[in-house]
Amino acid sequence: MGKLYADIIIDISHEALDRVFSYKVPFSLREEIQIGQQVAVPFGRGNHERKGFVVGFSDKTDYEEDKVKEIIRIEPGGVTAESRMLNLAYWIREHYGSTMIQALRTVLPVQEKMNRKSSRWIELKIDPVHGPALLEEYFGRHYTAKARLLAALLDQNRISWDQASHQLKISKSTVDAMVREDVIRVVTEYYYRNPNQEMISREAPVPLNQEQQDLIDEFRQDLMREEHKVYLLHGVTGSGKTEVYLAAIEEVIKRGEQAIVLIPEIALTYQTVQRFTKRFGDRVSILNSRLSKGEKYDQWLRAKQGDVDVIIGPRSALFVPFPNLGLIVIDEEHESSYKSEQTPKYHARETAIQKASMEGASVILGSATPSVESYKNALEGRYCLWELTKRAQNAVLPRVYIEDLREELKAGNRSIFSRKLRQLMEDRLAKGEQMMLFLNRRGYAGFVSCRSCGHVMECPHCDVSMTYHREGMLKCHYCGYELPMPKTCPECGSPYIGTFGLGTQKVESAIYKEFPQARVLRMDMDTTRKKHSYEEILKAFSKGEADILVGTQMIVKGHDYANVTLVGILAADLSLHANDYRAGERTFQLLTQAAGRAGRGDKGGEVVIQTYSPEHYSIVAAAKQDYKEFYQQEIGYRSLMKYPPVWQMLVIFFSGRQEEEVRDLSQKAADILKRMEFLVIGPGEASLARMKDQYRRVIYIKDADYQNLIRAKDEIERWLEQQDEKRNILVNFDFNPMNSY
DNA sequence: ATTCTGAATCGA
DNA sequence: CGATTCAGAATA
Repeated sequence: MGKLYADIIIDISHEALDRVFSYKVPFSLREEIQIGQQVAVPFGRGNHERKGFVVGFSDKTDYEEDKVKEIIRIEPGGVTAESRMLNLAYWIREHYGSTMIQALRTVLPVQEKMNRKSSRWIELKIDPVHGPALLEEYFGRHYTAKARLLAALLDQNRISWDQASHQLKISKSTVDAMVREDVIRVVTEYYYRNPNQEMISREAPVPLNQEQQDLIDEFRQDLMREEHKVYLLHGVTGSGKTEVYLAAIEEVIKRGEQAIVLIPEIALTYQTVQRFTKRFGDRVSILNSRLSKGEKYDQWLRAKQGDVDVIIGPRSALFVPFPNLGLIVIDEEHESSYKSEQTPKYHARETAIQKASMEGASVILGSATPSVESYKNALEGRYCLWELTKRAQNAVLPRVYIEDLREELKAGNRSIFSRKLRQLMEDRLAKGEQMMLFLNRRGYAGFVSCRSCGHVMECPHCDVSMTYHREGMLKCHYCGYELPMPKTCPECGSPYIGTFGLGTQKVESAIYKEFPQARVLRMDMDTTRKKHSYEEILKAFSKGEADILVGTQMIVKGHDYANVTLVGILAADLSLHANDYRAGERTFQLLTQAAGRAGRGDKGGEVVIQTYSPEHYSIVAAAKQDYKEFYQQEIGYRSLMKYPPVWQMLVIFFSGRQEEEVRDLSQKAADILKRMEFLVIGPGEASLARMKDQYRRVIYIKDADYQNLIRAKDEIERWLEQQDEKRNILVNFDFNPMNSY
């Protein structure tokens, strides 16, 4: 690609101008100019000189040759925070497939906040004594707008710009004219929002144990050698990962560098944040979704000016512009919330690693149940593996029972509680101890299983469970394979075959029926719709206002309850048979975490896992809290089926109002990809085949090399440009998806 | 955001 | 008719 023309973003802070403009690159600048640089360009009818960012190059331009202006010069001043962010945006665009504008919006969350931090006022410049005379003159000439403004100014002395334009309907041209006449002047005042930071008493660090200390020593040595690595901190629940983060941040701050700490939004609670503020005081800043846009912008500015050393926040905190970034910590790195759901569908972990390598910073990924991706990278030496094996304090692993639901049915137990769970629940109710019942139902989409033998209907081509459709058909969402719904189980011939469905309400009413004396709190989408009800329910439970907390995966995150001595997982299979390749991993993570909720106090705890597939490796390994065993099995499955991280996968998602058009376009795209010799699966219906009258279809492509998938995406995008249907059909790309389609 | 354009409005 | 005002479009 030559550098005859450059794509320039003029000013990303204003929505209306948030687009790319094409400029000629003068011959003298062709060698020097680079993406991410700031340049001066003539802009607008007055050819006013403005600053812009170079975001791309091309050999030709879509505009008339004589309309295209030339770049004036490259701005000196080296790499600013903004242009470093720009480079990151460029990488995001390349890596995840989006337009440059979309990538920039992700990386530079500025937009309208620019004009919020200042307020403009109009003041009278002439002596008020001459006011009435001038007012008379304006009226005489029927300058009504000018007269309105002058009258208001004589009355109030100064008027805010907003008031003038909205209430008095004064246009900018009127103001300009009066400024030229030296009647008024415009004053811009800057003000700062101070989100009232409470006073925090700092606490001395907890001394590290030997294991933790060894890791920090290693970290310090790497820093001294200026080696910036990615560390995967694998530590069981309660092994003190946060202490390691804190000590590592301390090391980085000593060098005059700053740190970003990413935490899943759901875990971003007062307790979590407090551990950081107690250590680093007001050098810590928190970004969360409850801050207003203006407050977020101020935090952004504080970071840029070097007023804080540590920023804590969800995914988006990654884009805080520290002058001298030294470390990025990602807690619970396996969490799917680190992947953006909007285009660009970037993964915060991968993006953090890229950002760190661009800025010479280290990365610490922490988890009790690392993602298969990260663990593979660690085993193969791309990441440095850190393990914490000792539990802090004297906490012991809970005792885990796996209950086979097939046996329950054989024994004539039709309740949703197994005999073991029922017995333990009675015991806890009698003792006045608390319990949590966990319903694991994310990604659940109507799979079909046998209540007698536990056999699950799976696609013979994809090894994922098939989904029941109303027309009495079973479908595979990866390849579209169809099968009529069997009347009896093909495995054991039992007629007890059907879709599996269990909701939290059903659980709640079952408890009332079987344990009328129990006090129950339920937490799910219905009960937490109100804003703070989530925290209120948890608070009520921790105060002992209920014996049993029933909920979905929300209840397994964070929060320790000393009095909880029993955790029941009612149907571990629900997430195991979700129709995507991460089902096994997600099940292992959820079960491990749920089990970790039991017995965090000194009483010790018990966990009951109810399942139809007690022999499945995800369940067996979770019961033993054995990550390595799980990993070996899982990576074998991924490798065999050519799933990430062994292979790479790209999802192309089509949605549109006309079913025929969607079907047609996706089929043509698949044909093109097949001709390029990609391993193409589909197009098939999305698991939600129609949503809001939009028909949805997906294509999956797999390849050993990520770069090839990017090539595929580019090819499809170029081809789409020439298709007429593209106006009616939305096409989305998602690399190595975290959600099922 | 800023500038420019063209249509609408007002008083003569 | 001219001066002025105002809303909308374009910016490469």
